[in-house]
Amino acid sequence: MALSDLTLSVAVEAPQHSGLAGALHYSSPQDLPPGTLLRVPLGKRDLLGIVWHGSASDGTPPDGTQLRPVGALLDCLPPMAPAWLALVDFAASYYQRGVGELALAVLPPELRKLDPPGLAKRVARLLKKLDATPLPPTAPVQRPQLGPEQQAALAAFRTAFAQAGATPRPAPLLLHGVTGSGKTEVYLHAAEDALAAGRQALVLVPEINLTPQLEARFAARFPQHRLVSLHSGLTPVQRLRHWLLAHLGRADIVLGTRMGVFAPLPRLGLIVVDEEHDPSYKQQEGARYSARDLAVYRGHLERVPVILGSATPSLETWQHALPGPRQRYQRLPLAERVGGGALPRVRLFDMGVLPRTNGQSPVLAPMVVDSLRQRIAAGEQSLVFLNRRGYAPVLHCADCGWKSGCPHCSAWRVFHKGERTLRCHHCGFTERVPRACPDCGNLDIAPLGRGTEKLEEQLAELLPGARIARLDADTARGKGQLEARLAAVHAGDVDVLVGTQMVTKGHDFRRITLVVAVNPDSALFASDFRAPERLFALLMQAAGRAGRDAAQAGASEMWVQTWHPQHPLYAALKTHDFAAFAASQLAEREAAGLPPFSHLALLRAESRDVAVAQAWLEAAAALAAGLPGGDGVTVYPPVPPAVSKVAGIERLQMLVEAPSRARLQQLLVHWMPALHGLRSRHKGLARWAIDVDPLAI
DNA sequence: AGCACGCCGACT
DNA sequence: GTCGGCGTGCTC
Repeated sequence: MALSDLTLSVAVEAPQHSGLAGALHYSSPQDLPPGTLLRVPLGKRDLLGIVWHGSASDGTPPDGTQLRPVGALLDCLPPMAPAWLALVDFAASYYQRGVGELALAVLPPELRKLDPPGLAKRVARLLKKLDATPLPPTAPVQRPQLGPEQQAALAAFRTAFAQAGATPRPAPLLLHGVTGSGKTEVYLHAAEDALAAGRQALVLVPEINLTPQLEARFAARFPQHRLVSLHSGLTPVQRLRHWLLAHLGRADIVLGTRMGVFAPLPRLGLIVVDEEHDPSYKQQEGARYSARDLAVYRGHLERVPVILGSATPSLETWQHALPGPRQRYQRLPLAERVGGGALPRVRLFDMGVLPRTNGQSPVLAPMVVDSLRQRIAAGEQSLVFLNRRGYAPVLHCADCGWKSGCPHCSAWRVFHKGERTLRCHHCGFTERVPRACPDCGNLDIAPLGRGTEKLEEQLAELLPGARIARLDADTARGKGQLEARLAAVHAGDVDVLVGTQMVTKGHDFRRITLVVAVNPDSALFASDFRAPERLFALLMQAAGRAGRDAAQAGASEMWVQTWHPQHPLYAALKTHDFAAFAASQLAEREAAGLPPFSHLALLRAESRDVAVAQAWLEAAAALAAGLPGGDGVTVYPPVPPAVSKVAGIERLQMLVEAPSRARLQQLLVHWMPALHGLRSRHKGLARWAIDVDPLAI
């Protein structure tokens, strides 16, 4: 290294357990601004890197050894903005992952493969194509009149938008609106303001399924602005293209799933997180970040308004929006449905009153079947919802007690009647369904319980002549299948739509007047403390599918079949009273010291041998006890998750509970490096990982 | 994670 | 005698 050369820290994709946690150090003849994209050597490989803290190096460069020089610069692109670097830096430290690992994971994979000439060619071609296809001339766009609540919400956004960039920074806005109350219209108006001010709008949605319809709505409203989407359903080349358009400031609207929160946006002016409560916002592998929480952080960083929208906000968000000295979010209620539509009447059916035949209760209560018949006769549509796909969750031999367990997992293999298979939903292991019991040869093996496939079959028997369609992960698998089925519903070619929670999300079914929840009880008594919150959200969302057309709304209803009709969750559901439900849940959480009144992390360990995972977690717990921040933090004993073995690997997890985020972070910052060192002394440990703010425990 | 180097079995 | 099994170890 020449004397005049500078030391740069560069984020590269170096896996965490390699011990190369922070940014790496390289020499460079010239100073390069942070965010510069370049190629750097690592071992024998040539990798994409990002100049991190510039010449003021963070971390400790290895001493004694000569630093290797940086490689070629990808200088046809502007460097990543300081705010983007700060967001990634924060996320990496908060979720305990290496900056390089996270930074490179949130860039389009295609970018990692390109050398400077290759990238320059792509960019030039993209810009040429862009100039060759100008946006259509501005046409007058119809904008619906906003209702009074929507206007109030928009006014609050405008105040926040006007304050953006100033101090104090605008508080995040919680748009609390029932389904059909016109949240999207508020997003559109807010985006219109941002775009008119020359800014970019970032809109996040929970699932890819929901992007096409929202994309269509934004595209129709803003024909004079370029819109791109960012989600994992894109081809690698599309994803690179969309990312480049965002980064180059050539796209004005970016619509994405959770990965979208990391979209580089030089003129960011607004962030919308639609259905902010949705668990899909939490990444479940690698860096387990919450895109919702990072969106709030990004809004704070870039001094830009954030709108969180939901009919059933997460309790974390809700608590921040409660009036009082600790209120951090502004709550904007939308209680009225657009066009005066009413929420469906919720009716509970006590399944306990039904007689059983052969020990089994009927699928649907006679009263519910009557309701379905009436709706069909009236030419209206119904939605029957059961959160379990397949024909039956397990096959059972009544003679010897055999059950269709998965040989690789601690789970049952699900009977899929249509494809004649037993399939494990955890590891994918699939076999043809046996003709006879594999243990005793008994020919009479029977399905136990039911999934959507069986429900569809039983509905066909109960409702002869009815046009029934099923929508779940199995029927939506083929390309275009989901779209085709939804189109059939919209066209009125379906009388009864059967499905898993997939049918409850977002789809604007105008002609559905009856929703039936077949058996939602199991979540009431699940060990996961968030199960009631999720169930309430799911049922509210399902209820919201009905009565969107004001003409029929008055008569729309939702049946909930339950063995626990007196449960308080259902009482709150009957009155559509989210506030009451949230208050009771928050009281329970506070009494139990659970989030949002405490902060959690989950340390997971995986091994072929449970004893190895157990020993490692116990050693980890012992280590935590002696660390700064360790006092006042509770480390619970290791326990297996609901499905303890997957694909032959045993899993254990250990809950860490801290009174505050700061205390948790203080422990983690010391604990993580120690855990890396601990690994070598435990042979046979397959994997370990920390999940900060876990959703399910 | 890649991709080395490194020390023991069946092949042109 | 080599080609190659994947066991440990390193990468600014």
